[in-house]
Amino acid sequence: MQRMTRQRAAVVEVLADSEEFRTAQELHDMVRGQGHSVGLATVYRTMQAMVSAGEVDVLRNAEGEAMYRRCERTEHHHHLLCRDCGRTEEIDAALVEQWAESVGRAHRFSNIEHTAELFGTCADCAADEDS
Amino acid sequence: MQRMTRQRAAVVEVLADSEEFRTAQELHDMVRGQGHSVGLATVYRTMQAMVSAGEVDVLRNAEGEAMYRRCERTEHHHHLLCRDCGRTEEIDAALVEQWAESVGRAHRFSNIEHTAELFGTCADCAADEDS
DNA sequence: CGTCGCGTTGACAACCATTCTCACCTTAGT
DNA sequence: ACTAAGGTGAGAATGGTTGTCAACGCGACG
Repeated sequence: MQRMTRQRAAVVEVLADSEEFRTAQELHDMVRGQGHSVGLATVYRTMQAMVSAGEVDVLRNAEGEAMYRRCERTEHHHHLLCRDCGRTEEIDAALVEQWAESVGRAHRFSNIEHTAELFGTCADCAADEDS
Repeated sequence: MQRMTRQRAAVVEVLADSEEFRTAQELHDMVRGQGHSVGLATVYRTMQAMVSAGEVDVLRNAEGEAMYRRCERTEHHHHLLCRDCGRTEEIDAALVEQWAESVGRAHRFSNIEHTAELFGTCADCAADEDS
């Protein structure tokens, strides 16, 4: 049974308000910034639960830290992140899915999974750099 | 200046003999298993150097640990890993490169980088599971 | 409403990959 | 060989993440 606790509600709310991928530590800070008191371990536990429930996406940044984000669409999709401001665009890429499948088949691998993320500099940040 | 030391040679050799992606710790064990004495920190340092020299590929496994591998081709490419035996196939995917570029352009992101790895069960391991 | 069972929590320790420190060692150029 | 500068190792430090366990609080049920 999954209970709705004060802490979980606080974490979910912060996550819902955030457009971008956040580390567990950032979420923790944000929750505390809103006056709630929530333990770091609880943030991690909540994220694990939501990830395995498919309600949240995880990805690892270049340093290997886990980052979480509540996505609009629940189906499988990919992301395009701005490496400066963290802005995130969701991308569905039937092309990549097909590619993964066909490459797997060509090498006689079964049960194919894949990761694919894009990183770049968004138009706004590129403009800022010029100035 | 880059010097060739006993330790570095040992690490490079082990890496050359290995077809699969290995964590720094695994490489360390393998080197010591061959009778050489090399510090773990040195393995990490050597890997960093080789990665930034483009001689070695890194990727992060699901747990976020860095894994290293010496690849045949030096150009940018992707991998298909067997999640059971670790076997690795190199894949060049012009398709994915184009996809990354065009998606980036469509969202007006510049300086696009991407990650894309495939995981599956190879034919041999699939056969083993049946038995 | 009150009780009770069990999922949940939090403070803190434990873990573990990775990096840093720093005194000592080795390579490479001459 | 001589020496400067890069390289090394043991261990400590770092930092993200997970485990521990007693105390807590949802919510089902009466």
